[in-house]
Amino acid sequence: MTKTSHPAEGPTPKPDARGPSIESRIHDHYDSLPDSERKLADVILERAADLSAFKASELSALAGVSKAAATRLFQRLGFDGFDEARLAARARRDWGSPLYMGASGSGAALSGPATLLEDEIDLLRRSVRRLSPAMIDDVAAAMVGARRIWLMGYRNSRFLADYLRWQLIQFRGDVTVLPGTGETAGEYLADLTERDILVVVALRRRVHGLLEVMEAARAVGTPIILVTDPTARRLPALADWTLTVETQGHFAFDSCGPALALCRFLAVTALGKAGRRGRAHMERVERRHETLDVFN
Amino acid sequence: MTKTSHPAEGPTPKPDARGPSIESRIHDHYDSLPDSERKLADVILERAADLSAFKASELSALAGVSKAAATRLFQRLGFDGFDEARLAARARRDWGSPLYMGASGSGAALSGPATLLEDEIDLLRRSVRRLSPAMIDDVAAAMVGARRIWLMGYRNSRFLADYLRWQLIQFRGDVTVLPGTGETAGEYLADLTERDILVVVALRRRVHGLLEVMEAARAVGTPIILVTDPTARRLPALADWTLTVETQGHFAFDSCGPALALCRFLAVTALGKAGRRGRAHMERVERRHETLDVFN
DNA sequence: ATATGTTTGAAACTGTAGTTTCGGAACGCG
DNA sequence: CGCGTTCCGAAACTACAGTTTCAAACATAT
Repeated sequence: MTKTSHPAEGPTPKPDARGPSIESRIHDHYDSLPDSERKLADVILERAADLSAFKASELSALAGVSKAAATRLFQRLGFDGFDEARLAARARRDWGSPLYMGASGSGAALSGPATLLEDEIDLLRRSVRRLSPAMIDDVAAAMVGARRIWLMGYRNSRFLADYLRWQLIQFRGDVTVLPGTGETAGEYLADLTERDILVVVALRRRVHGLLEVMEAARAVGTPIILVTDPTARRLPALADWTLTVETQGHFAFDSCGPALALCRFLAVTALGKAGRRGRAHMERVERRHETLDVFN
Repeated sequence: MTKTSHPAEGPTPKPDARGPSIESRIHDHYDSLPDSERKLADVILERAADLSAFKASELSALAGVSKAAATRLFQRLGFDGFDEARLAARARRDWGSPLYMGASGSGAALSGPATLLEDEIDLLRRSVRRLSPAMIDDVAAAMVGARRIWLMGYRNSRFLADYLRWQLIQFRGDVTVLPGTGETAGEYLADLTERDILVVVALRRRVHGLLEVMEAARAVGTPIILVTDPTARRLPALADWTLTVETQGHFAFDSCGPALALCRFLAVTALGKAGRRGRAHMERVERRHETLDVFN
């Protein structure tokens, strides 16, 4: 056999590993970058997150600058040349395989997805299977049509209620999360009417008291939307619509990802239904923000 | 002088997209592959799942065969040449990164949740590509070791700070989100020390004032962890660690999903590092919950 | 044995990716 | 206005990636 001595086994073919990531290097130099190199940096940050899949000439073409600019940029960032940067990018991109599961006790690790990424994706997929577009449509319509929207959620679910409110107030008013800090839900109950709508977010580890509020709302005829997970038992009976998402993955903490995605989808759909009026509201907010110069 | 302003518009920059994936092509031909090409195929399947990050010569070196074999393989698989295969691999991986989201509202909402699902998954994938496991490890360790954890975030980012706090207090104390309602961050700055750690969540639509707080923290030597999106410009220079996630999908509202997943991942990793002490804390909390009978 | 057909890597070949050089353009400043 | 400085891209240059050629090595048949 010929096989002289093969190249396959370099002693340590993975040369580098450490050193700041490309992104942080860019950020470090960003202010002092000349125009053409900054254009390149923007392209890398925004469009070509995975440097290793590109050639330098592609990047410069995308940025509309010369190849020379690319060479200069990578040298300025502390690389020997483009190829070294490419290698570094590749070495760095692997939160893939070896992640052990959460520490909570033991098991879990047996059958589940190997990475947190897969776990999240899996939960999303399974959640979508539980949802029907038609129901989402109805719910969004109800939210657009309501005189006032009340949101409720404890613990974990509180963030989701806040998030949903944040999205909704982009294009309509009268959206309230209850209870505010230091208040109890009871204080609001008197305000509910049948032209309002109540959105209850109740993910795992539900708290006592939800039932009572929902019963009270039902008594005055306020439609109820319930966002919960498959472990809910008695709550759905009280709701007019129930949207169920998965939360339990194979890692230590539950995931709110699917619930968050659902909220986003509700908001997007509702925005569509809000039509001209909603967009007008949105533009008004936008304009005010600009004049106040709130952002950087 | 030729065109100074010509940039990104190639006539058809997106070459192809479809056609069987590289893997399935390999499997189709696998049995009929000659030795050297099979070695290459194995390398691709096992070690270089992401073809677009490699050069043909690297592959042949890894497989211990000649470059000629590589050329032959890719032609046999139905590609015009290696470069076409590389492009195909890349196109397949980020179908749809740079696309603009539908005009604020209507358009995109039509298609069912399946597309929003794809959007979320795509954002997750792209975000993961920006993160390095090593840095997450470091950050988690820093959070476990800190005397006290301060969290900060405005607007959208506020929910994330709250969520992260919620996860962290499962296994350790002294985790504070600032500013509380009605307070300004300034009131807390005096308490920062170099044994603390500051986590700043600053997704799109950042608010003025972050810079000042970060500068103040930096002045007293408090390490800073920054969670942000690719559009951040000046902030990363002030942070000790910067974790970047994608937020802009094809729909009207930004997605916090990837940021949330990152928070969960940080929490899971930190929990692992907290070891026995962290678990003890967790059990203590658990026991108290049981005795109080808070849940249903 | 000779004939026919594969498979293979070395080496020649070619194109193009990445670097370097260089002159010009743009800005700053006395 | 001159004189530096910095930034830029065209073009020359170099190196190497990917292709092609070719003859040796091996297989199988006749």
